[in-house]
Amino acid sequence: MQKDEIADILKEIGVFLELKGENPFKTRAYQNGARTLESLSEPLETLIAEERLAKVKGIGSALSEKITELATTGKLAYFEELKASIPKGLIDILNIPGLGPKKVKAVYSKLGIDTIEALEQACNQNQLAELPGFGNKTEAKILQGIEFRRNYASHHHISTALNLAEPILEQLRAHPDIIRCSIAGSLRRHKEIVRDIDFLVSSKKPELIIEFFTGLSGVLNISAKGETKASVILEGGIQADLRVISDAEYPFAQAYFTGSKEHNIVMRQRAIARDLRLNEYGLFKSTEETRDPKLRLECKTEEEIFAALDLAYIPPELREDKGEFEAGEADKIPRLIEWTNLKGSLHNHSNWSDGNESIEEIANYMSELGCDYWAITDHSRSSFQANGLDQARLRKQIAEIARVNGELEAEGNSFRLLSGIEVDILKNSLDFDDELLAELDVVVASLHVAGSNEADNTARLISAAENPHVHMLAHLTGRLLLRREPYPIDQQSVIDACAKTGTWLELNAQPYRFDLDWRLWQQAKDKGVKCVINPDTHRNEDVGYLRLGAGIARKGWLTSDDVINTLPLAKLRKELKRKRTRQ
DNA sequence: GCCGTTTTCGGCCCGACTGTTTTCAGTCG
Repeated sequence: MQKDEIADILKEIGVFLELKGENPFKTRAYQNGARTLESLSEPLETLIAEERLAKVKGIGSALSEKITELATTGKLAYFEELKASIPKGLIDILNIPGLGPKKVKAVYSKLGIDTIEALEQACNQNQLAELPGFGNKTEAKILQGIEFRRNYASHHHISTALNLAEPILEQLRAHPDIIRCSIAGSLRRHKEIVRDIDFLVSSKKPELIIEFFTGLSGVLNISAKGETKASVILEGGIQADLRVISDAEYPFAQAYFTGSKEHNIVMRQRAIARDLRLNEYGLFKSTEETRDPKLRLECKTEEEIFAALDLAYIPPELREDKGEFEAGEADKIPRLIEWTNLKGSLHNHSNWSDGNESIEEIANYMSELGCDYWAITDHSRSSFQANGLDQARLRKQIAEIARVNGELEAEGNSFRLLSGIEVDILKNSLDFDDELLAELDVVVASLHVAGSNEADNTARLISAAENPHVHMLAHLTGRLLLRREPYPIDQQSVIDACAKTGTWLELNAQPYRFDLDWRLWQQAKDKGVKCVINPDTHRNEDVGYLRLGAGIARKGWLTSDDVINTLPLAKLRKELKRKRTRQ
């Protein structure tokens, strides 16, 4: 078994032990052990073979034995027994916001509740409020959490959907009987949350394609299978639909199935205004419902359909009926940012806080990938849970970054690391004083612990923006898509404050954040606020989030000029100095 | 469970916030 899988099991053991009410330090020892394992600088096999595993700081004799058992046999008796002793439903319950191990343990041991359903019933009957430490508000909060989960049970992050859809699209592309194929629906429009995956194919042999699609290896279940249409359930319970049409119909079907519904309504209205009729089969010279090919206008691509309706091409991301028609008529659709325009990232973590790799490993990886620069912005001291850096460690880190940059320079490599911090916005101040912040290349400020008072939260963010050393505010609302609501924040006021102070706003590219929301970017842009697309990496492969973040930026109508980290290093450095020197 | 030692047990353990308390426990980042 590989070390990352082993680390996941250690973390799971930690969770189980918490539920059992074990000594919290023991629980933490498993979490620490998992983290240590993930960021080992030597191969695990070597450490095991040379019997040096127990000498690694954070791994003692007990963890060493368990890790060795997992690495060599792929199993761990202790883990299996532990897992069997805990009802599966308790883990689900633990995922409800506001319920931690202590409370879960209390409802289980005192009321025998081990499923979400039983929990909901107990809340509705006010049984929970009877327990010590519980009250009416706790019950209401739990019910709200259950409702939230239920509403989003069939919703998925775009990253999940793309990871499933792209390999399938590749296989469709390679099929000899497929002429054209594409993803459609909300996934093509790059919505942050999707309900299903839509595929569209043109072919002369639809029945063969339907067979091929329903027989793909990732298909768990076939829910519908007709002559030109099939629906299947993929891993993770996500539904995928396939439509097969003729190649002449393809562009019309592509436009129709990409949506959005609101966008399509306006498109059809535009057709009617021109004595035409638009549906998924074509654009027809008729005002009657028809599929007659003789009446169909010849359009080989979506571009030609838009042109027939006197519109410039509208990229899928903009098809939300949020201004694209006015822009399309005036030929003012902006040239949207491409993810390949991005030159680096300004918000990332290393193993000095809660990241996975060393500073040197990050530099090598990002440099080889072709980035120009990469900022190391670990957590500050108040983010204790994330091993945040205090003043002394931060100064050491600045020196380490300078050392690595020195080596890069000696090698003639133009890639550079930037020193930085993700500084916590505390209640009445930032986690570090200005003197220290001034020593860093990049300062990212984040609200990690927000209150329930909108005015207070907003004031904290605005005061961070007013600090001349703070370059940008990160993940503004703290939302976790499908998991947690945003903190109450007056985003308009914060955007205004950023505009006034020259502070940038992050578009956090983690697929469960995408924060600031794409719906607000046009407004931020109009006020002159610049965007920074940051993957907030905790491990090197998270760099892939840049592409997803750029997709969300496109949805927010942003161009390369609106995004700071499209700048090459020299220009970026100038911009980083700008706020600190302005009046 | 790990660490470190005046070497086998005691310390590890931030800080804000909420909701339940009437002085604090649980949760979260």
